[in-house]
Amino acid sequence: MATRLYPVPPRANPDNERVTKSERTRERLIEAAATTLSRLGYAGTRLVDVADEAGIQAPAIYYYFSSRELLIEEVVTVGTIRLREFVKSALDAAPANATALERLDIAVEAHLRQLMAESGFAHAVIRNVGQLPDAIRSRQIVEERKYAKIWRELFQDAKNEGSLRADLDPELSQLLIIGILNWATEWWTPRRGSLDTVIATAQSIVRHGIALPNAT
Amino acid sequence: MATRLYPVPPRANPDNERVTKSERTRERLIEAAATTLSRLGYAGTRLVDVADEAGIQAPAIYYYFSSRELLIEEVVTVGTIRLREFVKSALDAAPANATALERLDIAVEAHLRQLMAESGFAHAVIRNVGQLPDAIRSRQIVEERKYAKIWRELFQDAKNEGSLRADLDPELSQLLIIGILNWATEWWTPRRGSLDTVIATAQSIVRHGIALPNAT
DNA sequence: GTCTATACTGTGATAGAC
DNA sequence: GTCTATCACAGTATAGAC
Repeated sequence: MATRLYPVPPRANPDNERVTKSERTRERLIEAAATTLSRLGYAGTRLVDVADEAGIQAPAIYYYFSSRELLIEEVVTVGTIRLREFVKSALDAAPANATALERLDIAVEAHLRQLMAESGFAHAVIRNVGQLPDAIRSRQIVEERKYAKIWRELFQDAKNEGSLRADLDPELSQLLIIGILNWATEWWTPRRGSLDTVIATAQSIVRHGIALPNAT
Repeated sequence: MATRLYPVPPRANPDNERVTKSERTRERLIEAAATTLSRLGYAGTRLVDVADEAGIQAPAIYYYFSSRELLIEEVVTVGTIRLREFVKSALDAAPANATALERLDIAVEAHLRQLMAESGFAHAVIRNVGQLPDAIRSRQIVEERKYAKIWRELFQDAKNEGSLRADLDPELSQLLIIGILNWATEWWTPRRGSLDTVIATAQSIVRHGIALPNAT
């Protein structure tokens, strides 16, 4: 059976108890779909490749998803949700008196970590949003908008605190800055050096890129 | 007939003299392929769509190109060449005593203009390099490497002139910075405001992002 | 739950008329 | 040069055994 969208809350069952074989295969399947999506793109993702990656035969996919489209939709929607939740958790964990720029550092790190290490889902989303068919995109974008709001507010806060340079429009700056992070999906692999270094450099460039020299 | 790779030098015939009907259709065809590539991605680009966009029937494509692969290869290779030539010309036109940071401003503007306004080819390249099949990618990457060298040198020059912040690795900074520009292909359209404003903001973020406060 | 066999559809490519 | 007709194959999806 299939057509059940997002049954398990993102990152549920952290200690792997009471997970049926079916659940595990299903998870392996969307994981495989995410990997394939990242490598071959939306249109290039064939069910045979996904099945291969998951170690099953293609028709077995239909036991879990009633169509290729629904499988891919789950990857991109769950990927977007997990990305947002991850960054939101990181921000929520910040001390109450953290400045906007400090919160921005946190968001930069969380976003990069989720993309590059935590979730193949988020990686797949970033590399494919631009060419999803309307049917899938229209549902994914609902989650994306909620995430975009977090970033918009981060920049607006910086402006309100007077730490954003006066010549910069917060909306436009935010769009340009996120490119630093998202484009990393196109070139970064562990072979290119440690993720920690990439994060530290990105934080430094972002902060100096938009903040007043003496802002904290 | 077909299979003739890059017969006309990029941007040749600026005044449109002595261009045969065949040449014009061929140009319309790769232009159409670039547009389709940007919208639907490498695997999603069907010959029917390209033909539609060019105002002909699909089989007519085979008069100009002996395969879908060769058509797409021409788009991405010529696109990469034109991008490099455009940025190189802009840099060559700079005064001889221009600082590294001034030359960086020029490169940022030229790169963005080529992607967003001058050439649908370059736009298509940026959005598709990541998922090209090896056969195409291996030839395109030859041109890309030559272009990457320009950017690497720009950052190395900044370091040598002492205008790059000391905590930044030039290579890593360059990779992160180019993301600001390339990711714009994912969100910028003329409806989002003037390209001039985007360029000015990008230049400001890049410069402050990597340069010492008092550097010129 | 997962498999093999197979039906169906879409797309790259060729043949040949005009 | 560009078209219509058509072939051949690839890929989604279904049927039904185990």
